[in-house]
Amino acid sequence: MPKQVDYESRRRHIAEAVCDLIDRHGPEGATLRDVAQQAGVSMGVVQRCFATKDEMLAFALQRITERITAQGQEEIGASAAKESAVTLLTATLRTLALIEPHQRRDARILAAFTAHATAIPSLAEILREAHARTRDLLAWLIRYGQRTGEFRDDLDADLEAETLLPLVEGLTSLALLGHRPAVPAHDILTGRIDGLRMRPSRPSRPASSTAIT
Amino acid sequence: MPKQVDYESRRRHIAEAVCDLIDRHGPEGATLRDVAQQAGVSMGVVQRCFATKDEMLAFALQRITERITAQGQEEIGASAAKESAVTLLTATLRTLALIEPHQRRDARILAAFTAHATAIPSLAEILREAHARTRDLLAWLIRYGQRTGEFRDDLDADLEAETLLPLVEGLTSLALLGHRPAVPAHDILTGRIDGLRMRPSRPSRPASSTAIT
DNA sequence: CACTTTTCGATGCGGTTGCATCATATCAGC
DNA sequence: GCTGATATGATGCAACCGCATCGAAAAGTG
Repeated sequence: MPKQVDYESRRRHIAEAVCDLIDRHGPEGATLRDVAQQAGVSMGVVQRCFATKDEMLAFALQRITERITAQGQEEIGASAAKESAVTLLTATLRTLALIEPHQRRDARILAAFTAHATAIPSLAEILREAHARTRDLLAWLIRYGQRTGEFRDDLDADLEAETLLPLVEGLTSLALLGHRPAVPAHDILTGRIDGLRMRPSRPSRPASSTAIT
Repeated sequence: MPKQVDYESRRRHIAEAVCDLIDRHGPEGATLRDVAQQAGVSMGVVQRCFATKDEMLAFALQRITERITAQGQEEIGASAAKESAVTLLTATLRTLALIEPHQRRDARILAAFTAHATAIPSLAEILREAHARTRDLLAWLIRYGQRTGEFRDDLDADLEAETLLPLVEGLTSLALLGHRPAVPAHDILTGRIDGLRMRPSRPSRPASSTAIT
């Protein structure tokens, strides 16, 4: 028997190189040659791990979407019982919106894949699943807040989650483009969350924002 | 003096071909050769009209963003005095969200440009301007509704507009990917608009949606 | 140690890309 | 009707693309 190789870990390693290149050189940066070089392997290895380039891209996309959803889940699992639903939802939305500087990489990669997915159905399917997961996560959080009495129980959690999803998605792409919002993204999110709360104090300006970071 | 050519109209004609190709064959479809063929001209003409490919793309993007903002403005200008602010805002948001089948073209083109813009600053600037225009338009509509007494006057119009912008942006990209929402996009928009109204009836389910279309 | 099976990395191939070049066609002014 | 500036479109070019091929290297087994 010949050399034994852990293909799965190698695929992950290559996928990481794919993401690096898309991040640094845009959607077109992920050529087979450059990916191989970035991963520190030969082109032949890349071709052995993935039958085609599209398969490679699909694998990388699957990984990054799972990682992002996992980050959202982490936010909850780590502190579900201790924190309030409001704090939890705020933190989760901030994480998912990919607006922090250290999340620019993920944001750029997702934008590239989104555009590509308009032409490659398999990529679109992966993104649809990711969005459905995110929406279900948000709906769960809202229902959780309704159980704890923090959120109004006359709300349709599905409708609210389905509203937060595109909001988060839009915040990502706007932040990525360097959009200069008239109001900080954090205030946008807290403003929306305030609308869900049991006793809406409805400040015309959220006063809490000045105390953050 | 030699032949006289209306360069501006020719640039517009070529830009239209660029959009057609991006729409039909994805972000990579806009090669110089294919653009020339689609426009029914030779490659030399395209090269004379635009010094570089990026300049061609920038021109096309400028055109399409201006067209979309104009569509939003039209919605208002045509019926500003007659319609209520609620109706006006609803129609404008639907137009801007690019969720109708006949708007898939614009949505696809914008998605492609958004991804490209992460690597090409000049494109990002054009998109930033477009988003700023859209936000200002929404803010104006909200203030208009406040003047007519339809919207709560304790709202921060800028905050609300800055919230609607990413919402609309996210709806576009979700619709483009074929996301199957648990709740129709129209209900999401009307749900948000209801939150702006003076007398929030707050139905857990918007009853109005069944009567539409 | 020799053998077999898998991996490796380099090279080749057809095709395409954006851009440069250049002979030819086309028209306004004399 | 000539002239010369401009527009045109075909062709060339170097680089790059994804993918296929193949000899050489490697490693577990008899």
